[in-house]
Amino acid sequence: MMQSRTHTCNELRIEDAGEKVKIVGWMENVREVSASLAFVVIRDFYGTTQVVVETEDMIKSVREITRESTISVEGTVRERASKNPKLPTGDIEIVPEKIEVLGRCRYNELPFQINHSREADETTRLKYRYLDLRNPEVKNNIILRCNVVAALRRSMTEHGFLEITTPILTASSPEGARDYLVPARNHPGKFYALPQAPQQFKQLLMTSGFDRYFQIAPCFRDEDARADRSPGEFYQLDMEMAFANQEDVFSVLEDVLPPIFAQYGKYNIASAAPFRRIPFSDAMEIYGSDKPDLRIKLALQDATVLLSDCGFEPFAGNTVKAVVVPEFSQTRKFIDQLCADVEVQSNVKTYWFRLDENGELVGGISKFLAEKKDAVISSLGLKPNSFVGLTSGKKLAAQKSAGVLRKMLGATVPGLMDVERYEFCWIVDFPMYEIGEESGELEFCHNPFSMPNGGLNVLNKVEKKEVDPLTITAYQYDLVCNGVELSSGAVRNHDPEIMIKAFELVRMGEDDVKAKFPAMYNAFCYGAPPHAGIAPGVDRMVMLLAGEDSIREIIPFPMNKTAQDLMMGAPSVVESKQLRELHIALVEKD
RNA sequence: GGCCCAGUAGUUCAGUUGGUUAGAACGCCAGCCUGUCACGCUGGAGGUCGACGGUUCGAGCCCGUUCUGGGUCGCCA
Repeated sequence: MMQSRTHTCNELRIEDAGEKVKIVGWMENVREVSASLAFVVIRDFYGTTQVVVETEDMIKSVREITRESTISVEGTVRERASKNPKLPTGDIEIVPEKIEVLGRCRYNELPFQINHSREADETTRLKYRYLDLRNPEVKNNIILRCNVVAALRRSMTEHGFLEITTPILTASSPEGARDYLVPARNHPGKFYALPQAPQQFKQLLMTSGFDRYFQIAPCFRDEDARADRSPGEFYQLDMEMAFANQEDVFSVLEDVLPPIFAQYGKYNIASAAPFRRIPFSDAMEIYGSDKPDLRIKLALQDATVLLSDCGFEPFAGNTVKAVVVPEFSQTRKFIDQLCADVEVQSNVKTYWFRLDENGELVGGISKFLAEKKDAVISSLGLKPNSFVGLTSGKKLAAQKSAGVLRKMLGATVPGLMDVERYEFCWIVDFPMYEIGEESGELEFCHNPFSMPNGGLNVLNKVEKKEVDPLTITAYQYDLVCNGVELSSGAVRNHDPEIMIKAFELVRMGEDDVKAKFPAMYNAFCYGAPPHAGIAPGVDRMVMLLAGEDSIREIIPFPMNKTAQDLMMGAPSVVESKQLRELHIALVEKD
């Protein structure tokens, strides 16, 4: 008896002519050329191979087989009379002695054509994801993901990191995103939570003496989805280093990531280490974003002094930011659409004017600038045919909306962006505190466990009113690539005293720290190493490498926007017996 | 929760100012075709125009409500 197969569908070459072989796979297509000549294309994970059928009887039996059934073909390899140079197996075909159906496809019509599944409605694709994944284009993204994850593991291990798994059932954490809760059968009224990140566990590992930790960690957050953010669950390359500072963390990722981007990326140009470090305040001032796309060759200019008193009402008393595009040749219709799109995304109105080819200020708000013409031209560095987009408002709103304008110009005006490359940067020196929009009081800006720049000393000075808390920065950093926030990290606050002081500034104290993060607080009281870490998002990284715009393209079994698995039917109702065991009673929604 | 876009054949889409029996491509079925490879040719089947209500002599098209999906803002320490 023969093996289940002797070759894959991407293995046979001209040298194999004459061999007796057996191949297996899905019957992708049948091309009937005449009553006594037909070609069958068989596809497996590795590729496709052509089978030539030359007898009327066998053609009849092939006709009975529905497409996408799995079949086995035993026969002899033969050189093709007409070769196909586009296929690796295009020089040969198999002359079958026996074709056997292994798994019959019960349907003549599929929900979509396999090789065109990417064009199908996404709901249908997700419901029939197992068919969607038969499409090599779809499957290749999953293979890419496997390769990237394997490369990350290899590289992290080579850098001396240990992969340690941390619990999936753990305690709810009081801050951050909404938790996924799991009822505890043995503890009525109590719940586990799925981890939003292994944050506390990895810091505890540092306290335990593990010097370098990493994990391809599943993280769970019950928040709404975006194109680049899957609902529910996602993976991070979570890492932490003991006795390490910000630069130590940077140098590891600057070592690990570029070779992986070079090898697996769609674009083969990636910024070399060291990546640019851009302080948060500069990023907001120059790019209007804390995740700037450095491929766009535009920078914001501050036009507050120049324009706030020009007589144009919306500018009065506000910050004004300008984006100048030289050699601008787009139409008025384009400009109107651009301004409308920016307003939709940022909720801030966008204004504009141009310097025409004769050196006159024209269009948009130009009539308000007539008196200042020379100052406007020299201050903004305008040349004939320059376009100037403007936003105004409170400083942050003006910056952010100008950032949206910059991004949109880069994406839509030809020549402003070198798309086919990976541009990394570190955003550093995030503010430690901010004034909360709702509370109007001082709050943590990001992670309360980041080490403030200046340590205990600077926090004490806030108490003595010598330092404005809003000017304190944290050792907190983001890794950004092509406008995508790949990861967030920090040098952690490992000193209980500084921790309590940091919390006191936001009207909390020792009791709050102990109550909210008991394990970490207690552990740090037994001698903790200074430590730092980061957690790049695996899904987003693969998305960038694959050049995909939707995160669902690089996840094997993605959920839809509303966190449903349409294939498995999750979430689903459960039996009342299960609920009783878990001490759960359902209530009517009011 | 707010805003924007979409929903017409199995799939992707077109459908003019509201006017005869709602079209095309691919797929499916039948027939023809001796070297196809996105095979080709001929014919055929296939529709609750997301749902409900309204305007009108007449609605795929206009109005209202609603459902579903996607994008986005909020949210994501």
